[in-house]
Amino acid sequence: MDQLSKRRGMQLCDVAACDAGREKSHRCLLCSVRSLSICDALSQVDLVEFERISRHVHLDANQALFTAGQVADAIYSLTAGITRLYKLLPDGRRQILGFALPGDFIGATPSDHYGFSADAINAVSACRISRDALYHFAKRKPDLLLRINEFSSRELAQAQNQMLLLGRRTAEEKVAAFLIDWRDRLVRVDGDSEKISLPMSRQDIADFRGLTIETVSRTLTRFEREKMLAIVAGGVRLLDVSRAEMLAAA
Amino acid sequence: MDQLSKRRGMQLCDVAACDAGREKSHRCLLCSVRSLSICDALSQVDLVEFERISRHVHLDANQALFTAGQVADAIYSLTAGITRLYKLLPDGRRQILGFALPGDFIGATPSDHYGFSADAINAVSACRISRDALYHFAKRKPDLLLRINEFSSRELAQAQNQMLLLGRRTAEEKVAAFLIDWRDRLVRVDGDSEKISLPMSRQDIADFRGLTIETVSRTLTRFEREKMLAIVAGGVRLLDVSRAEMLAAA
DNA sequence: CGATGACTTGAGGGAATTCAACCGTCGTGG
DNA sequence: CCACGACGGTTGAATTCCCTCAAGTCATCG
Repeated sequence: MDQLSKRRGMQLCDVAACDAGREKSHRCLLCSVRSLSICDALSQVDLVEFERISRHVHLDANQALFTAGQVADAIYSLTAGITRLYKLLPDGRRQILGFALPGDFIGATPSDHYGFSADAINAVSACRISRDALYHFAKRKPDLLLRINEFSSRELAQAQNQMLLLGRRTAEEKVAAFLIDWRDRLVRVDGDSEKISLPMSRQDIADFRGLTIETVSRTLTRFEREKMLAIVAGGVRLLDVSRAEMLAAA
Repeated sequence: MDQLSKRRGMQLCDVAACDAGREKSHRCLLCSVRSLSICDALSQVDLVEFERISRHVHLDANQALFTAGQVADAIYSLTAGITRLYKLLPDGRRQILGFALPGDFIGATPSDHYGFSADAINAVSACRISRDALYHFAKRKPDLLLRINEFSSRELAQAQNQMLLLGRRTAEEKVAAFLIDWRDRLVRVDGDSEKISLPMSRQDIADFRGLTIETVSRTLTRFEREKMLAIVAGGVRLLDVSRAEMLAAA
């Protein structure tokens, strides 16, 4: 089980990646994250069509999926890896909006330009589909539209929690809530595990929580001194889960 | 013109409110905010149906439309007035997520409970429709679903800007950005005007921007001392628009 | 006219930032 | 093989921006 989750940690749920070469395959039919993605709303027939109009893309760590301000020509459904979504101010200040996991659907925008940037934290795979193609594909498929709605409202609810956190919570609460939220999300792809793996940098965590890297570091070491957690290679191990959850819920 | 906008300020674009009494009327057909609302995606026939399954409701200032945690049985399309959307922490800290205007569509949630509270800042009118009814009504209407998607992604984009602001901007920028954003939104219902009317309290502004009431007050008076604006009854008058826009964009 | 509520102003304090130094790991090239 | 720099992370000291606490103003209203 430990071995399994470790392998998954490297190559998050990506059957599809195996047939990146043979494009004529049943990429979508075999997709291991379909049940998590918008494609769960598609019939077998529609899946074949979807496979035709989408393309499987792969990115190495730190490559950009798209950048804020670019013409938003495509939308992505992630199949593997972790993606960082963020906005920048002209002077370089950065706010990370969230981390996207396999199954997530990103790139929808009300305008015709992306409102934020997205880049790979580790090796990432995704299905890329042009906005026009998706529009024509979806416009007579209420089930798919409902599924997309469901994803939007989930994302919006997450954004609302993030606003509450950024506007009204202390550094301690921000870091604790990050760990708990991240653990809960990882369960979906990583399986439940004692250790919370943190593939993103401290700077990423800081920019996600509206803090500085120093504050994140200090807060984590304080948590460690207080025996709430242990800092281990590539992540943390929660020792006092209920205390962490208390702080996160506060 | 001043008189007109003043009247509008009290009773924002609400033809429908006039026939609150006679429910058998053409409330939806005559609705003055239809072009701004999700109902713009409906045909004449569908509008009649929509009128049948929705109910026109009215709230006085400070009455609640719904409260976080309640069972989310209905969804609202606003027709008049201004609504405050917010979340609370157990200890009373409040974060205002946004202010909803006529045309806005609120109450969608991924779970079956509301994730935030909504209450009226001034006299508010809205069309209330049960989630079930809306679901059955919409599930075979791709045009409506696309319209709802459009609204969701617009709201999400707004939320993302708000995250950037809450996480990474200074008090001065937060207040300036609030004034500029609010002015831009008011144009839709209030028409363009020199004065930016601020129907919400200072506390509301503070809780929206992640600040304290004192900081908002101090920042506004500093802006006034610096001749960027004049504080007038019920709002502010921008004197140096470009400076305000600079700060807001920063 | 006293009371209440919304807002402003001032003084002082504190949480998080800024600035700076330091540590350990890793990859590279002399 | 190890010196080297680069990089990510941690730690300390000083600063600052915003918050807290407190008092004061002004308009509204019973």
